[in-house]
Amino acid sequence: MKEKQDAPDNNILYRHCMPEWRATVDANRQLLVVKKGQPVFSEQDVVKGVFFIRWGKVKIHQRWGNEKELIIRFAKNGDMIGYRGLGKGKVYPVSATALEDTGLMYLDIPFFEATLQVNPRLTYALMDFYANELEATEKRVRNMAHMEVKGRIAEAILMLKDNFGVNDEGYIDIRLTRQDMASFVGTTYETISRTIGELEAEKLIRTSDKRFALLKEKQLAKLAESNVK
Amino acid sequence: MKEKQDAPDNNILYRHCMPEWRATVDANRQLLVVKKGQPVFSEQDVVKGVFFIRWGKVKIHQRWGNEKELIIRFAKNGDMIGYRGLGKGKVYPVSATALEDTGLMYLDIPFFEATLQVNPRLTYALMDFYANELEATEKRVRNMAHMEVKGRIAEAILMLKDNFGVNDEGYIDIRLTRQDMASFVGTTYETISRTIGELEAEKLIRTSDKRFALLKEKQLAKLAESNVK
DNA sequence: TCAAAATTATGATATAAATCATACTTTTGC
DNA sequence: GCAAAAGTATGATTTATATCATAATTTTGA
Repeated sequence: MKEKQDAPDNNILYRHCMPEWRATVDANRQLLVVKKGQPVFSEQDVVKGVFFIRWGKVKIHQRWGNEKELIIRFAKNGDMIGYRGLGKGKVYPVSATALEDTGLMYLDIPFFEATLQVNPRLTYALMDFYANELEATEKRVRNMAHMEVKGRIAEAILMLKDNFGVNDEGYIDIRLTRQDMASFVGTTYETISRTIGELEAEKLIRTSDKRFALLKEKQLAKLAESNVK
Repeated sequence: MKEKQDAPDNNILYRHCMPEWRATVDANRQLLVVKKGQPVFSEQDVVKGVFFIRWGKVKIHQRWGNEKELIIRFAKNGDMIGYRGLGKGKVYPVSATALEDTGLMYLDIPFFEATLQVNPRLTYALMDFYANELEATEKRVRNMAHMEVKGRIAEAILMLKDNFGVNDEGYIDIRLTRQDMASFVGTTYETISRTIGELEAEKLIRTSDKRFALLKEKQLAKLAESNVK
């Protein structure tokens, strides 16, 4: 039921899979569940396979020294994680941690790369995916360089909405601590706390239970556009 | 002669091209020269083709408002610029400007995508290229978030060295104004001026004629690693 | 279920870097 | 070759945000 809603097998691999190959994938995949707060993989782990999220949510992040962390991106059902091109790097440069209980499917690298070999359409789709991710990440660099924290927070909230959608009460469908928000925006949790407070006082957003709801999306978007250093 | 040194046709396309297709590429390509300071293409231009640099150097950059600029990356002979996945976006999200007189070859999008269709190995190589670029750009986001300006400058200089190499006198083979350096690092030209001055006073680098030379590469690398906000 | 741990809000203070300002130097284009 | 434009160095001032500190609230797990 849950799985039905989440369309657990609607990922880039199955979407570009020839029907006759699908059974082979099914025979080679492993399913697993990772509990909230537990790692899917960690920085410096040897890369042995690739994961597709079936349900749940994961953060992809990187530590710096002991305290500083940066969240690279969030991933949800349908997303692929842990693949970064040919075997070049043998260890993950990032960690993946479940934000809630998460179901995944796993394919080992040899099988996945064999699949790429026999399926140019999949390779093409992956190329397009990475090209688009690259563009989004370049935009993030630009935002980091030229936007103030408040604008970056506004942008982050809008991005979360696009990415995760909203539930019946209007709340964006992901729960995030202030610290996770800070690690995503590139600031401290104190600054997040204060600035979220401001945005609430200005009636642009509402928050509850670690969730955000947009009250004035247009104004928030305007803030994100005009908030230049 | 110049062209010989620069290996103008050593790009990802030719490297993954079947011999029998190469002549077709040659027949479809256009060669052009862009003068220093002139645009190869500009933000919002309609995307009609893709460029490969044969010799010279180009910056890929993005304006913000009127004054702020961010340099996304630098490109040199062999690099492909202007392609960002399938036709999705019909306009360039970035500009490309020649940093010195630059020779390019141009292929129109229909021909280039036809080439991708008949050549899965090229698609595969492109996918790998974007995946690696993505990883490098994610590192830049992290640096922006967690490193101070001085460390980011150190990192930028080391990156330039890897990318462009050094000449006989030990200078990195690219000339950059303080403003371009600032736009790349994500700071102001005044801060670049001051900080470069510091690095010189500390005898970590030398500069001349808009070029940098490394004096103590290890110390500079250590600075880049430890310089956390 | 309750104590410990994690998270959040909010104030006070410190600081890196932006901004403003000026003089000097180098490059460009006619 | 020279005047105008672009680029550079350096000082003074301001400001956004990090850091430090404390108390209140929520979550977790034994």
